[in-house]
Amino acid sequence: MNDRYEQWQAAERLALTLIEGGLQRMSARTLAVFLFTDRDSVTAGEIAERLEASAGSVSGAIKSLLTVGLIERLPAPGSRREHYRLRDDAWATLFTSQNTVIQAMLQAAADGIAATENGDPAHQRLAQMHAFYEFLLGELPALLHRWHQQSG
Amino acid sequence: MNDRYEQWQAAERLALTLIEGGLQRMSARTLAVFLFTDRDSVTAGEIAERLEASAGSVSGAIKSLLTVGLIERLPAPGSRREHYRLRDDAWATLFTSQNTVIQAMLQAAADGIAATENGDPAHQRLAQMHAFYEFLLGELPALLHRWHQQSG
DNA sequence: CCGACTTTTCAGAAATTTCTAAACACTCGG
DNA sequence: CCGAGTGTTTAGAAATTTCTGAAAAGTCGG
Repeated sequence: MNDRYEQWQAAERLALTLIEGGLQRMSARTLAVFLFTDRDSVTAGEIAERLEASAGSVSGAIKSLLTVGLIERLPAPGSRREHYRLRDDAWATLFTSQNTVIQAMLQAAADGIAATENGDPAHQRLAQMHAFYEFLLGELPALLHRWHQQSG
Repeated sequence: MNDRYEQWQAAERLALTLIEGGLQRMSARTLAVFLFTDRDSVTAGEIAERLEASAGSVSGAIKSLLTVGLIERLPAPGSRREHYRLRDDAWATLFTSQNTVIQAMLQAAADGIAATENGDPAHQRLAQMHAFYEFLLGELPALLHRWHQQSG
C-alpha cells in the first residue's frame, strides 16, 4: 500500500477518467502528473520522463492546460527551467469551461427557433431545448458561488 | 428566411455543437434531425435519406441515442417501419448523463487519496478534487428538481 | 555574445475513431 | 410459408485525431 506503483496506477486511471470527461489524452495524463506529484511544482522535462512521452507532446499538453486555466506557470525560482503547478481553483475552472458548451447549445437552439415557423413541431422542440439551457446557464453562477463559500 | 435550406443549415450547426458537447458525430447529426423534423416521429430510413448517410450508421446512431435515453421507440402505428421521436425530458437526460462522469471523477479522486500518505502534497490536491466533485454531485438533484418544477 | 540547456514547432507516422457497403435477420401481408 | 420491405451487424475502408522525432528558437550564466 501507498507505494509508488500504486500511485502511478491511480494516476493513470484518473487520466482515463479525465479523457472520458472530454480532455485530450496527453492533456489528461499530464494533469494526472500535476495531481500526483509529491513536489510543489514540476517542469516539462519531469513530466515527459514520468509519462515516457516525447517533449513535444508534453509541450502541447502544457500549452492547452495553461489555456484552459488548469495550471499556471510559476515565477522561475532561480532555475533555468519553467515550473508549473495545478491552480487552486482548477476543478471549478474545468467545470466552468463546459459553460461555453452550454452557451453554444443555447445559441444553436436560438438559431433553430429563428429558422422555423411558429406552428412547426420543430419550433416547439427547439423552444424546449432553449428553455432548458437557459435555465442551466442561469443556475451556474449561484452554484459556483455556493462552492466558493463552502470551500473558501 | 424560414426556408428548408436555412433549417438544414441550422440543424447541421446544432449537430456540430452537440459534437463539441461530447456526442459522436453521427449521433449528433441524427439528434439534430429529430429536433428539426416537421413530423411527430421519423423512421431510420427517413433519417438516412435526410443525412445522406448509410442505413448502417443511422442504425448505430439510433441505438446509442436509445441507450442514453434521448429518443424513444413508438408503438408501431400500423406501419411496418419503426418510428422514433425525441423524448420530452431529453435535455435533462443529456445533462444528467454527465453525472456518470462526475461519479467517475469522484471515485478516481478517492482512489488517489487512498494511494497517498497524509503529508504528501498530492494527498491534499486529491482531497480538494474530491471535495469539489462531491459538492457537485450533491447539488445536481436539487438543480434538476428546480428545472422540473419550473418547466412543469 | 557564446554555449549549454530547455522548450516549442511542425511535418509525417501511428493509432484510434467513424463510416460504409453488403450480407444477414426480422416482420408482416398475402 | 413466401417474398417484399426494413432494420441490424460487421469487416474493412476512410478520415480524423494524436504522438513523435528532429530541427529551430528561446533563455540564462558566464
